[in-house]
Amino acid sequence: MELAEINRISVADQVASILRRRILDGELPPGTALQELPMATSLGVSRNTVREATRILSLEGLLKRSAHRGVAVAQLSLEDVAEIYQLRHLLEIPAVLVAKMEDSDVLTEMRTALEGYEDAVKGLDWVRAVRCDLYFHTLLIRFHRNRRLESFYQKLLGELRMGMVLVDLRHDDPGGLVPAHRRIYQLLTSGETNQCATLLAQHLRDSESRLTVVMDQRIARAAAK
Amino acid sequence: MELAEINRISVADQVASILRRRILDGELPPGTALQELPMATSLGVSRNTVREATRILSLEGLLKRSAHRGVAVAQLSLEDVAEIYQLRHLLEIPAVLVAKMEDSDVLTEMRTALEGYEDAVKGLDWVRAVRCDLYFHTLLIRFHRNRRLESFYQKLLGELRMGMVLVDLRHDDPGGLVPAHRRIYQLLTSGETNQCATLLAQHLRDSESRLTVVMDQRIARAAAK
DNA sequence: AATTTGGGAATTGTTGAACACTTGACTCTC
DNA sequence: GAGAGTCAAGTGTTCAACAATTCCCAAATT
Repeated sequence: MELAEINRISVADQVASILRRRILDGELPPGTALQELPMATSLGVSRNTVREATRILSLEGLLKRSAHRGVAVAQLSLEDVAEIYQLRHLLEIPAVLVAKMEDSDVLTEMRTALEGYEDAVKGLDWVRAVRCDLYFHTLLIRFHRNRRLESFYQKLLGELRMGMVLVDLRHDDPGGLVPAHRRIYQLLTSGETNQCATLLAQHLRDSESRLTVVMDQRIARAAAK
Repeated sequence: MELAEINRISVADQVASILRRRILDGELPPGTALQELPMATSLGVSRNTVREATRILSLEGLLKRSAHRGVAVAQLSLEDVAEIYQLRHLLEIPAVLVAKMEDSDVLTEMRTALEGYEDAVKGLDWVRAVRCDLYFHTLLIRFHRNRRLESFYQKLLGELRMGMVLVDLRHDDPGGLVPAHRRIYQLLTSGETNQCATLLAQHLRDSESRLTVVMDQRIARAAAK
């Protein structure tokens, strides 16, 4: 009895997934305007379906829609970044503090995420690197064992990722954060949660300042011309 | 130059608001099945618009949609309640810990929420009482000064409220939580945040157990017949 | 009698076309 | 040039149709 894998996902959700991937991979950079009719024809679906998809993504914060003016890929401001990192502190630190060595399911998945990160950096695949980096952090959140929190967090990191992929491509060294991840993982496996928390806090501050610096440059450059 | 108040909200959003209110006020109890065509005609809008509205509400967690089976008002399980209260602890406690006496804007609004709560209890208006109760708590979250957190929290409490309105109507005394609120407010105005945090934690545990007990009864009663 | 097996009805998922309204750019005037 | 009028393009919304799926019920099977 094959019970699954059949195309049980609505077309609108599939369209949303396609767009989400394109946005998160930097294929559609922030600010890109999206028109309904062209998208509909190019994807081979109706305009209504595209509208449903954009509705989904705008509720996720990836698209911004203004009435009668269409939708565009959301653009992360510095305030947004500050807000998101504030939440990362608020949520990730307690996560590692409640982490137990018995959570081996999470730990093993963290190991693969870590290895994926290292591979991506070696292969200069920044998109994948960012994805693995952030996936590692969603795994931290999993220690809370709370589905609602996890999906909220994924949404947050989605917004962040959108801002990161383009930024990190040229101006920064995304591999610089690998050692911190490895150390965090080690401390978790050995159960030294307190030490892990302080390291994580520092890592988050570091990560935030890297992003902020690059965004500042970008904004200054945009204002110059 | 009157610049505002014009009907700048899309019909779909308006429909979503109407449904949201009906759900949160208990007018549409959990489990209620909603059909597209009847809603569309009764609201005087098209089926497509109703679909957009239900899409919004299902992403908010108030409606549950299953493919080809329609949408229904979501039903809170005991696991859901546990999950939501876990998050309330995680978010509200740090909120009062970072609260400053300078946050007078929040504090004054808390005062009005508190008075509204007391009024509602006096007038036996449970729907309003629950609304004021939860509004008081969203104000606590405001100490974080984080819009994303605030909207996430509102979503959480929306789910909770849906479960509360019906439950509290007969089986419990919703006014019993008023004194705790008053005390929390007092401790905040006097800046005794640590003491406030412990009281709040206790209040949350109390609130959760009240809801859980009533839901348990309800489930047992449902299983009996 | 209980269970399976086919139909339909009813409802949702999706499409395509239509029309009203808003916006932004363009032109035209002064 | 600055402002008013014009117009194409695009979104918001509706409507009507059809495909796909589920649900219910009766007939057939065991």
